[in-house]
Amino acid sequence: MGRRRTPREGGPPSVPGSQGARFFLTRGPARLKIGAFRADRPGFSERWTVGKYDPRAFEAKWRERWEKERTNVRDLSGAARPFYNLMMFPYPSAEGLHVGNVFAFVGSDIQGRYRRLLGYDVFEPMGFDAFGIHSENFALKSNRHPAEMIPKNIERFREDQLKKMGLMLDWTHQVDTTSPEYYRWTQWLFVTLYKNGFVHRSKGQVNWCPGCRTVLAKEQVVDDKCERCSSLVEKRDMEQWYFKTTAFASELLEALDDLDWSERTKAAQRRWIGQSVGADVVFRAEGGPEFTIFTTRPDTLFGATYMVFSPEHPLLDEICLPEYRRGLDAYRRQAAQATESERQDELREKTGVFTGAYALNPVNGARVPIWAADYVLMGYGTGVIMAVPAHDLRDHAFARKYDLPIIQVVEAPEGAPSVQSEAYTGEGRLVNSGGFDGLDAKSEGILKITEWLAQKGLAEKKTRYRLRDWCVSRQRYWGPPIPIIHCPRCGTVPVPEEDLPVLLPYIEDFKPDGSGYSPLHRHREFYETRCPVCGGEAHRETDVSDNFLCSAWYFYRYPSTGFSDRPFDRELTKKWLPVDLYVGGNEHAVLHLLYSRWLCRALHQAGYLDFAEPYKKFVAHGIIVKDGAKMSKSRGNIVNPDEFVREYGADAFRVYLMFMGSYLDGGDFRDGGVKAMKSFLDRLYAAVSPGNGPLSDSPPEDPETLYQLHWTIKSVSADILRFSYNTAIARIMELVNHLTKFKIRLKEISAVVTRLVSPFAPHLAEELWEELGGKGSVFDSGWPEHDETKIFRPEVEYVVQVNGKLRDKLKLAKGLTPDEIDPLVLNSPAVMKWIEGKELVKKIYVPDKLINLVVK
RNA sequence: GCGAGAGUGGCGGAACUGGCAGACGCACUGGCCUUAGGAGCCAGCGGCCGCAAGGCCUUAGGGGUUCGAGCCCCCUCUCUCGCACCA
Repeated sequence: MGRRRTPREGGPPSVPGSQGARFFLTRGPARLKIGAFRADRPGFSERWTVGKYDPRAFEAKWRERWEKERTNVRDLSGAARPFYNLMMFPYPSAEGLHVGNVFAFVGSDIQGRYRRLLGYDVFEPMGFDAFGIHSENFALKSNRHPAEMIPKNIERFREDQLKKMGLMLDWTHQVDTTSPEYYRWTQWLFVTLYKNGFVHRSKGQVNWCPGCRTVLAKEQVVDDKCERCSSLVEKRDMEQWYFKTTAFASELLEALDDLDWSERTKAAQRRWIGQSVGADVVFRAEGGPEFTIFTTRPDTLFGATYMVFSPEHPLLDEICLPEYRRGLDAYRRQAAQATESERQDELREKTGVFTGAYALNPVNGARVPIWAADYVLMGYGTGVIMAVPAHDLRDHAFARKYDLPIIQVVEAPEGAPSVQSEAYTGEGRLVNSGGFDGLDAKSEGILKITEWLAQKGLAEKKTRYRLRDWCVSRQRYWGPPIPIIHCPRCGTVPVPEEDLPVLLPYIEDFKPDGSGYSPLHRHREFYETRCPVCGGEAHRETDVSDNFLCSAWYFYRYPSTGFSDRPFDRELTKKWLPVDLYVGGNEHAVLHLLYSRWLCRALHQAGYLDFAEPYKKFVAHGIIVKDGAKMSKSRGNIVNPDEFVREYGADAFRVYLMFMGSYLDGGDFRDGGVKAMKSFLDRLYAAVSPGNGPLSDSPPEDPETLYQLHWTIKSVSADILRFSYNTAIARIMELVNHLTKFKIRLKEISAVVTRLVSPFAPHLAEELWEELGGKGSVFDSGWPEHDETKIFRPEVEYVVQVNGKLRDKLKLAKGLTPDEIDPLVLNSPAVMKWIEGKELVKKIYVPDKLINLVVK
């Protein structure tokens, strides 16, 4: 805050009222007047009555006018400076809009309104993410039908809540993912991806939620539990539809570098994609089949002293010796019962069984035992590893437990514990590694050993990812039916585009039964159909697609809602996308954002989009807590936005939400805060409204006021851009305090304040703008520009330190040289007191800012 | 366990590149106004000492770098959020 200068220190005089002019005085030798204020009427003690505004009197009026005059509707095809301001659309829950949603939307809306004032054509649409298990589960719980419940919820969200928050939303482009005109195109996407080879149907282990009675994507399993209903997720073998998210693993990873996203979100995506660079190496079971392992440390191959198969590995049946068979089967049963996190808990004691078989190490022919252990996962790599207990913590723990040999192949530094007692995972030179001894393990060994084996056809460089293909099948009712027909003769056939949408039938009995089939499966009129290829009897796919597919493309639809013959218009899409600014919750850092990035890439490759990344900038807002604690139903501390809006108006609520804390980190909601913001808006209104007394047409002249004004414009602009809304509001408060305190009532200033506050309190701003005689909407009036020369001050306040401690402050002319400053500083009594009789060792000058005298 | 972030008055929070710590607001205290005030206005408000001027201390704790550290470095503690046997 170093640049800020307020008249706080020094003046005004403490006994006000008698003088006709006020002087801002400073102390120190260069005592001079820097600003004067002429009071029209004498006396600070005179009561400064505050005119109040009643939000109920005009907030509704402005909302109606915005709607009637289509203030928030842009001509999308004619826009000269498009700015696509996107916020994550809500799921229209029965509980209504959550204060967290409002917080998110308002913060995004401020960006939109600010860009609008800067002259951009801002497109700010809203929609409803209304398909999905969350809606359906709620309907089941409350004994209602989602097809009846959801439209009501949407209506309430839109009419009673969203529209009352003063958001700059263009409702002529809203999207409802459950409407056939929307999900028709969701299905079109499925078909298009299918035709372009991005879809496959595979049998494999899936995450089954017994609560929701459906499979889940890996991303939807959190701590072994269903992210929706918290049931413990089970493993099942089922045939499901998958999207090949892995096809773009490396592209999705690399492109992150160039995205203007927070590092936090990028880091989450990087971790999720989980790149590992290493090699596949072929081993042979003695007297049995070959098998491939993946390792990131081929340099440690000479230290591989046993092999471990995942218990689920099919090759184990062939490899395991008959006399070990019983033990293996028992172990497999035991492993199957363990939950995923039990198995993946690295702290859990490792278990395993010997198969009786041996493998031959390709680097030296060593005979190493083959084990099965559940610390090796079937789902990653090849489901088999080489174990190097000397240099891997997990293998080490296992080797110790089962008394397997530990051979050191990387030299540990002097004094490191023996690899017999502790695995060494650091850098070092290779030892016990045949011809490779002496090479630096990681920088040279990995490459050399891989190349050597590659020449013999036994290894291959390989990069693997933790990312899995996206399982999109859901055995549920409330979603877009997957547009596939199973024909006994033609196989799986996509529904022809002209037959879309495959309508989700209204069925009373939509409860999932756990059979592994969607409830649609029970409805013959849906299930039975004809093959579009051969015309023979066939049946429909009865699974619906994952809700995340609906939300992976909604922002392409917004601009093109007017088109019924295409999902998104090529020209409009070119003009408006990628999204300029996307604001949303970080809880979607890996789910929604990754899926939509992938989909964008797939559509790009298939030729439907000209760009590969959907969002230029993503910003994650923070989370609101209440009185320091997380809001939850059980705590009973849920904030109901409606009550506050009703009592204090949307503007006060908006301003409070933005003021209570950092938008990016979240804030702590206190009930009293909204009222405080209402009273701030009252003061602001009183200070700048002509309804509260005449405003002068003359321009501001007092330098202090000019300084305040222009400094505020500059700060607020910068603060909005960096999402620092709380400080932006604080700056406006300071300006209003200044105007109030000195009873400055100038029309020009009122117009500036009105526009500065408009992104935060749009209704009030429109009202003031009208009172001030402004034409049209304040949002078309342009953002005020600051004049740097008004912020420039010929004098600055120097901080004078002695040995780093503040001893005096001097108001001095700018740009003085050390020689000019010295006498002023050294003659200051406050300074003399501290340097008298001491030796002056050093003088530090920070131009126009600070002098530090170092004495001994 | 690993990774990221954070720890500042009674409270929410400011402090942008190392340069006046505590902006702005809440709460609180005193005063004004008032029949009244859960309204409004004025003033005070980190701690300790002091009538005051002023001084000392203070950004979780300890150490370091620097003329100067809330900010940079090291250690410790606490909290939050991710990820958690991915070979």
